[in-house]
Amino acid sequence: MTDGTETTPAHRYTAALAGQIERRWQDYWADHGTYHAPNPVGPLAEQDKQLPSDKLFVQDMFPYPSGGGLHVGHPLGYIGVDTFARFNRMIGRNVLHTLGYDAFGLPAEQYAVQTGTHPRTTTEANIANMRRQLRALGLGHDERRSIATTDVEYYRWTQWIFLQIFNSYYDEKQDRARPIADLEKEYEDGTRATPDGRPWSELSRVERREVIDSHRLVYISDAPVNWAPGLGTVVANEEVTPDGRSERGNFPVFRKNLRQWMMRITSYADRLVDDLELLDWPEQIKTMQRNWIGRSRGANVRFAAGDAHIEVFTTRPDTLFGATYMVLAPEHPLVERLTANEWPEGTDERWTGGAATPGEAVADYRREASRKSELDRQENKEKTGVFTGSFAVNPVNGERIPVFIADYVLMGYGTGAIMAVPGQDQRDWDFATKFGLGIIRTVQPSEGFDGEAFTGEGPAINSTNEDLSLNGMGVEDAKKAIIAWLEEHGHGEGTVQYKLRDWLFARQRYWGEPFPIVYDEDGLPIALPEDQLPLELPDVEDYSPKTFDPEDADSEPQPPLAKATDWVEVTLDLGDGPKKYRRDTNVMPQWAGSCWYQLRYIDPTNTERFVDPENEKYWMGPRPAEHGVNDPGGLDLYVGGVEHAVLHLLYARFWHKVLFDLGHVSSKEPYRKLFNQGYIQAYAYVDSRGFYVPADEVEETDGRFFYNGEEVRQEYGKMGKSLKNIVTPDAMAENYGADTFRFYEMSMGPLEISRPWATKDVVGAQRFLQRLWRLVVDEETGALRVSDAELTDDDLRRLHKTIAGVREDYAELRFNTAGAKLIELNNYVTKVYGATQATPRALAEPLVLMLAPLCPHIAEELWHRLGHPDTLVYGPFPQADEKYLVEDTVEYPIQVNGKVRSRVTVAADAGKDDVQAAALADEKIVALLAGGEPRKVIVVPGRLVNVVL
RNA sequence: GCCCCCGUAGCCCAAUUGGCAGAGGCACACGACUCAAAAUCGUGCAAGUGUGAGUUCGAGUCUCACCGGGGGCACCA
Repeated sequence: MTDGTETTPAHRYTAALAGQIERRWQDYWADHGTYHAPNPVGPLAEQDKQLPSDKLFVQDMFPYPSGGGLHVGHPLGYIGVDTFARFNRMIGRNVLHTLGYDAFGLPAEQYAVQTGTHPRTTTEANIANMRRQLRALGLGHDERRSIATTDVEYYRWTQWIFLQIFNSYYDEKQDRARPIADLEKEYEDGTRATPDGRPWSELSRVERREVIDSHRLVYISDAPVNWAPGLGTVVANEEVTPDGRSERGNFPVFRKNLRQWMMRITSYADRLVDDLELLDWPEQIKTMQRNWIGRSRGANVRFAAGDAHIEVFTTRPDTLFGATYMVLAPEHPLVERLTANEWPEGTDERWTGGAATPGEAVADYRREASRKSELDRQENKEKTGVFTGSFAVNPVNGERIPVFIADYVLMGYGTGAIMAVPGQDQRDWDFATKFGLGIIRTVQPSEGFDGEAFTGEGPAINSTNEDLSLNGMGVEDAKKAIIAWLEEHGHGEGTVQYKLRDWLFARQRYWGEPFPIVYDEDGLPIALPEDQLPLELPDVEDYSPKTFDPEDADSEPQPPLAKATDWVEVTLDLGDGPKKYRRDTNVMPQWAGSCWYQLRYIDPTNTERFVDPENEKYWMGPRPAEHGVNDPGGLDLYVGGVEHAVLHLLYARFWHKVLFDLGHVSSKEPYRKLFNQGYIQAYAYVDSRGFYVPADEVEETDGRFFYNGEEVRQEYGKMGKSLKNIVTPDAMAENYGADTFRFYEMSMGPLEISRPWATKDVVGAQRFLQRLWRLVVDEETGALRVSDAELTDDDLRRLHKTIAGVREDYAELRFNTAGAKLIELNNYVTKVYGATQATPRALAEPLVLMLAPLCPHIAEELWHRLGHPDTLVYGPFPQADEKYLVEDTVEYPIQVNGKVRSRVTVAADAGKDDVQAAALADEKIVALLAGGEPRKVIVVPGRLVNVVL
């Protein structure tokens, strides 16, 4: 460790010196507002400054300010974005980069509960600590724009947007959201019929409200939701893991009917899928969103069953002729009506479940199914079910087919009932073979197919009735033909199904945005007028929610706000005189604040609007000239982990689209380009008892690991307190300096790749910066050691090649290779000038400038010492001169049958023939040819020559 | 089970997108400095690209199969 002991030269770039330099420049930047980006209009506009039209809006995913502070994994993305932002600032762009805090939500509250203090106190202390840590990294944030979702002035606008959504409905014809007042007008003037056909004027006040409320984009529904007793709150579908537990806390989740706020995200399902095409996002995330929305096109088909009709959804209506039985989900509402009194004559024993009557069989099966958890149903894929004793009629051919109930059909998807086509569906095949049901192939399997159900493409077979034949048609044509036939005969229609469900938007917790809603004496929800926003959280005695035994499915949520009776019971004048109202006691989910924060970054101090339209247009509006005619707009680069693929990223797109529909923003999408950073992982070590030992005290010998002499086992994964392998940026700054840390972190590999942390490797970055420093500053005296010497031809070529490469690397987020090129140039300069009196200024300056995006403090310091009074944050970034990039001569490797055998050097502008002639004249090649003629000679200009014998 | 991504020196990573496998860093060895060590500086060492086939004049790069690692989906009709 270099710690400035007496043997170290006084002006060496040690950690201590780096620390002084870093603090000085951090102060300078803060004092000068160096990273303040001007807006076109409003409080953050700058009158005297020309606003560059060339802008860049970059953003990191909103961090949650945790009590534990940062470890070295957290700032990976921040440093990457900062480096990119700094490069763009240096080439003249107006760059908006800041970082706010997603400070509401369960973790903040749980932490506050643990420490026994008010969530706001804890949250604010955590934010202050995180700001300190981030400042020490030298991130170029416009701190005026840093917001926290818990700021009252911020959540005022979260509530305002909620009311915008509340006061909107989805117009299916125009395919966009519109103000609810437009809908009311349609009912009033009769353009739109009321649900029961009565004139609008005859409906009571409450009836009208109920009609209107049923159309709102956020509405109260009494439907099954995910109740987590251990958390004391309901959670959204997106927050439930595949094995039926809460993502937060890993508590069991139960389906329970409750009155809850829902957001009508399903109205946007098509646009959320289709507009993915417009986005420059990783394919992986797009796929995850597509899967989650789960759009499938198909048909609803009605089968007569006695005096009832069973409606099924199918994506394969073309296989209708192959339907040999039907299945209802056990919970399907028609099950009771369809359960026969006794088994029909000759019922197969396998179908009865051993029961004497269908009634018993059905009751037994339903009871068993209800007892199975989601996980059991998933794990046990053995098909089970019982016959209801009833038959349905296949509308295409009049065949009577038996109706079963089975738990492989889920009530939650489609209509909760299917037509079973074992010939083309493996699940149906499995069920049919177990229960001895018929199998009819309606698609000709491909040659040599020896599987069971055939789900591939092929011509239809066995599919004719009196006025329809699908035989010979491909799957797509057959689908179209059968849907037309079904629609013509009234048996069904083409339709689209989605897996996506409406977003459950309420939480029974304390630390979140209160709903700006009150209830009148009829229990109807009423929006607070805008001038009563913000509605602030009340102080309560006990802000922790009531939690229950995690397994207690029968418990009921008890929101903490309900206990604040003085706040809940309120008298307000909402236009018709003072009246008593009751406030909503739910709070919004954590995702609410992060649905729109990019918009507030743009205009953080605007008190009139959530964002000024002109500022939004400048920073986020579509720019077809740069991004193509279909550019949806949005910020220019959004960097974060992959874990928010279907939560934050879906919700934020949804809100943004609502705001777009209502004319509040000009961009269709919030995030034009998304980039998923990798993670920094770490080794952890476990001793023979299974306990973790401090990773930084483990020693490696011959590939084995020892702690206090005892052998320990190496594990690889996350950094975590309990794993005793945390490395903090604070420790890195103290031991090496923030610039060294930044450089090392960026040089570890491409930003999108996960890689293991290795503290011992950091010294490489430190040595590089020390060498560079030494080229400019005399380590003994601190004097500048640069000269005005002319650069040699070799110097110029190396320099300009580096400039060209580094520019490209920075622009493409390849910070690891940019760093390597800088080291390469630095090593060259060291070799040539390190031992001389001085380094040519014409080499030192561009080197310093090119380093600045990665290591801003040392670059500023050297730039300053080189005699420049102003910051280099605004450039200039060196420009490569083409004339130094072209070589006079080129050395061609000569391959013989693909193996390099010799080399020739020819003029760079030599023609193919000249190169070939030179290659064939080479003595080693002549020897290899031994007088014979080559079969072929391939000359790749500028690359190589290959002689084929 | 299905789909996607990744396997290059002991380790982290490059490779102009089909053209000489090596840019950079760590580790290691040797040398310089030092009474010595650390730090620093210099020099050097190292894999034929997970395995096997194929396409090609030429494959780390393209195709197929397999092995290993990571991720997503999973009775969604």
